[in-house]
Amino acid sequence: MKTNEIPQPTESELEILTVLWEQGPATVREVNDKLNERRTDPKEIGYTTTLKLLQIMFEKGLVTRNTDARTHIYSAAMAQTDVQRNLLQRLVDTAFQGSAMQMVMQALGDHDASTEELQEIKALIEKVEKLKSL
Amino acid sequence: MKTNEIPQPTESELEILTVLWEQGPATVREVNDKLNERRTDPKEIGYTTTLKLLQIMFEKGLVTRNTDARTHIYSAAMAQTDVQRNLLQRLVDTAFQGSAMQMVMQALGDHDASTEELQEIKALIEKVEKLKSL
DNA sequence: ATTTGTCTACGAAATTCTTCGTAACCACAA
DNA sequence: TTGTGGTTACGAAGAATTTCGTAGACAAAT
Repeated sequence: MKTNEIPQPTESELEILTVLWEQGPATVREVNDKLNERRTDPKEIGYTTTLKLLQIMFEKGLVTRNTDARTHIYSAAMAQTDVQRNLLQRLVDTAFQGSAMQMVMQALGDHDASTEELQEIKALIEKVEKLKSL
Repeated sequence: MKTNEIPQPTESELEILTVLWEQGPATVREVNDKLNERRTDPKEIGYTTTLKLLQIMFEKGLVTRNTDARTHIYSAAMAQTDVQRNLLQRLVDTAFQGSAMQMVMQALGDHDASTEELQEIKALIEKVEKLKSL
């Protein structure tokens, strides 16, 4: 069987997934509220808009849902890191000609990293180097 | 003055920009050919499709063009690294909750890096650390 | 001069994504 | 019973993106 065929979430779908990853399983109402809380744009997202998106996402397999009760409970169908991995891969392919390292270099150069983060990254590099030497 | 207000290129527009970055200034015909060469999808992109896209990109300011001759010459209006920076920033914001370092960590973990690349990254980190200590 | 091939411009269809209005349903309270 | 409020389903409008057909212009060859 095909293990993946994960449809790429759109921008809006990603926002919803983010809420589900942060909150865990949630109702449409909860997702919609969080969505509106976190946005800068004063314009509110309508309840049925969120509902519709969740229904579409269910059809795409991006979320699962429990319909036992009248009020359905939605959950993200995939781990956040898996989706991040896909999006990252796509960006590397489309914008960095497949060179993930070029992208890493750029990210390190552009963004401020705390001393702790730099340590973490160095530690990770050490680990990767050790693995390579086997 | 605002240095940017760069419209985000769409997926198709990014493909075209990539060709222009690789080839340098080019005609519609050249861009269209390269576009079709590099794609896996057997379905060809029509000439007028590329033409139209370039015209739209010109209006958005994504490309410049020289119309002295009958056959126009298009050029990317922005440096590749600037566009990469924007796309990267967007991905970090939408998929990594603003944590560029988390994204870097994931990229380092997922992708194979050569020993040389790892050295480069380490060197960059040293540089960043030196800067921080001032 | 006429044909042939290539070019630009432009409208519009096709596709995908986002948003919402409306209907139908159900539970609970008055 | 009769609302009142909250819920799902669904069609369809709206918006953004991608695609292409067609018309008109121009240049070079016949």
